[in-house]
Amino acid sequence: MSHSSLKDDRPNIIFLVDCNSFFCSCERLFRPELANKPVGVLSNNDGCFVSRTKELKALGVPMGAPYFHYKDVCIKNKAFVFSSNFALYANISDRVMKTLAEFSDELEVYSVDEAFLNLKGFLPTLRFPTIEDFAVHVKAKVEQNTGIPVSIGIGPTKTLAKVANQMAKDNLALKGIMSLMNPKVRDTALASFEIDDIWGIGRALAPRLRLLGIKTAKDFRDYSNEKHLLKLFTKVELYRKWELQGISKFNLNQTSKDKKQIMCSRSFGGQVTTLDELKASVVHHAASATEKLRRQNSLCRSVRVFIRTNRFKNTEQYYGADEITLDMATSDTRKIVEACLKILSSVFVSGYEYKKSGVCLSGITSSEHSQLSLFEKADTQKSLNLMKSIDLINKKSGQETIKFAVSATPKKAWRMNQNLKSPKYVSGWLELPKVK
DNA sequence: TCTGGGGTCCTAGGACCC
DNA sequence: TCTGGGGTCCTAGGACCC
Repeated sequence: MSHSSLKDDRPNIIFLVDCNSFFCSCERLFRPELANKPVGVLSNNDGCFVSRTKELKALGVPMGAPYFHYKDVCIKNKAFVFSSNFALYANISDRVMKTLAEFSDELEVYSVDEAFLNLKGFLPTLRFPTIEDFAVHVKAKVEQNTGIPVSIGIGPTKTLAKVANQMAKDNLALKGIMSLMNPKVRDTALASFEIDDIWGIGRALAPRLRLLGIKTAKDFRDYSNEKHLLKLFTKVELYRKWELQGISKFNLNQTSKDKKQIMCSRSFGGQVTTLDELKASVVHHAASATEKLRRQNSLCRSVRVFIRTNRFKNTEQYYGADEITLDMATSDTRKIVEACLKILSSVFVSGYEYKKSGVCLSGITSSEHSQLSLFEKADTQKSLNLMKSIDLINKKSGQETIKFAVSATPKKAWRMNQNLKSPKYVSGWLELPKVK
């Protein structure tokens, strides 16, 4: 539509489509025998559970729980536990989103496993007499195209769609679809919806709302003293309340914006005590962060590095971090690496057992209008071409085909553990599934 | 033995300016 | 007793999300 468009006054009909136990569902795609079995996917380093099927939840494994606490339970109950395979999940996610895009021009990919769609203007037909019928169709289509089961919440605002989605997941009788478009249905639903479960109300805000006597979503929606709310909270919480009333305050973000901050960090797989090993890990992170920076055609001016000991260990802790502001915004890995190594040397203290390192780029601007400095030259065409070539080779031939010498240490204690990884079904030529 | 890795937005308060 | 009054910009920290 051209920008001379008339204002579209049709009321929003927001779908929140959420993939059920997404990472686990991805693993199940290639292992059909895992259907109806407890499945879990672990965070990097096989640390904690980040995705659980309902069968695994039923065994009492909480979200975010450390794997080693529940290893015995998993073994005893023959649960299938996987290291995370993010390349696979990203690929499947793309397919889900592409399918969803068929149903509306207004789509926001909210996260790897969630999307908002605006179905404003939906008209009942013989085939789809109600919006719920249409949702059934969307759900079936996604499952047919991708094999991923989804739940759909429907509401006049994003916040209400979120509430509906939660209900759809919690109540099996709803078969994965819940609409809060009807005000009467909404009243009943919100009255039994805990304040803590509202999107945007977290651990800290919920108790403070409870102090005001606000226990349910309905209490919040109907709380009349907005001035008081504003005094105690921010405008975001006020908007949240309006959204529960059915007034849209959060629009769908359809264009993915450039990141304002790019962070790469990892916990180490083994024991790391030496500066050399830390250097290797930090250079590695610097290279990946800068590659992401180039991918969005940006430059950065601020570089931050941190290293830390294991915060769960009952030993003396150390956290070292510092930031350098460059004279000149850059996307040249060599300059970023140089800055990182400078910071690392200044914050490194020997005698500690380190558990994690990270690099964070900020002060990010588009490479089109970079500020010139009197003191340092901008990235030359030559350096830009070099970086482009490296990115291309690494893309074609696999990550880290070309890397910086310092990150190629013989000892690799800093590399993470992934002992339970599924094959690269869709992202690596060598591990494509075999048809029997 | 073993506890993830990203992001965003908002506000308060300090520095600094005229 | 009582010490101008705005502004802007930046940062740290806190809150949230997946």
